[in-house]
Amino acid sequence: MAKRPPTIPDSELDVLKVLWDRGKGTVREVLDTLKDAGRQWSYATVATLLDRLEQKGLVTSDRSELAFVYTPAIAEQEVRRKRLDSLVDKLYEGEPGLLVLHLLQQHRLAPEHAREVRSLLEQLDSETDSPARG
Amino acid sequence: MAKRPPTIPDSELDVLKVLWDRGKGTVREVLDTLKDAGRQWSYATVATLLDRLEQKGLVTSDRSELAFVYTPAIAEQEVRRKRLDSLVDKLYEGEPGLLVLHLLQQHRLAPEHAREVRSLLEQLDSETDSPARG
DNA sequence: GACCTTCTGGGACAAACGTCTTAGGATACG
DNA sequence: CGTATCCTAAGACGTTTGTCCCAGAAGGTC
Repeated sequence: MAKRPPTIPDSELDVLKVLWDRGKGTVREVLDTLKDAGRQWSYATVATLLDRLEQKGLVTSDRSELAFVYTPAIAEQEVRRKRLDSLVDKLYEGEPGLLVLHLLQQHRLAPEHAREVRSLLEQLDSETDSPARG
Repeated sequence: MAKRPPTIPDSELDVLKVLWDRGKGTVREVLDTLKDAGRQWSYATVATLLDRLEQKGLVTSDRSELAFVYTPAIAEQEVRRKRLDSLVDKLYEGEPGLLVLHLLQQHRLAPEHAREVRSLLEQLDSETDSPARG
């Protein structure tokens, strides 16, 4: 009975990303953007993907114009969060730390990211150190 | 022409994880393990999944016994790496740092992981700072 | 040798994905 | 009005995923 949350296959995600970037867009606009990015899809393919996304409630469409204008109904953060959590669950025993370690061992961070990460950790660390919280 | 790398759907991954844990196993053993973990699959389902994994070259089977014994042919690390890289590519603009930041803002690490992460960062940091190597 | 039990092999089948075709409505323009 | 253009609706179609059934081989038991 529990209808499971809508999945977002790769191709739909590509379309959604364009909408996140642009804020909104018609089939044609999305298609052109994707074409610039190297994706060789037909118009109909993009239309289908947008339609499927709408059926899943992940985008909405404004139908007052000639061409429907689609707008994301889910935030990129949200999708990121879900994917990330699911990855942690599925492959890192639910331990975010394992994932981070794995990543750091594998990839060198951009310096400014490294800095931010360090300062974030210090911050969290000090919170944890001082037991002054319930 | 380029045959793309085999995908690992969720259900196959569940089976593979059992093999990683146990080192190897028969259909029945995997089934029982999954049953203990709450997965209610039929014997045939597990057999099919193992079969598909074998076709993809992700597990091998020893057929000298009555029941085939399956062994992973791909390491967990490898799968982790691929999934992680793909997530970074798809949702974090190819910037591992963004993913890490996102994760840290969202989840509190287990203390020992936090410690490890910090020391790893320091290490990387010093390497970057002192160009005295090569 | 007849009978279980346990396997494998070979489908089966619906749902989801990836991609495109075609038909037909609305708009634009001479 | 006639025609070219752009759009949506509908659905086609092959592949992958998720899940299972069944027939028949191999081995154990009395």
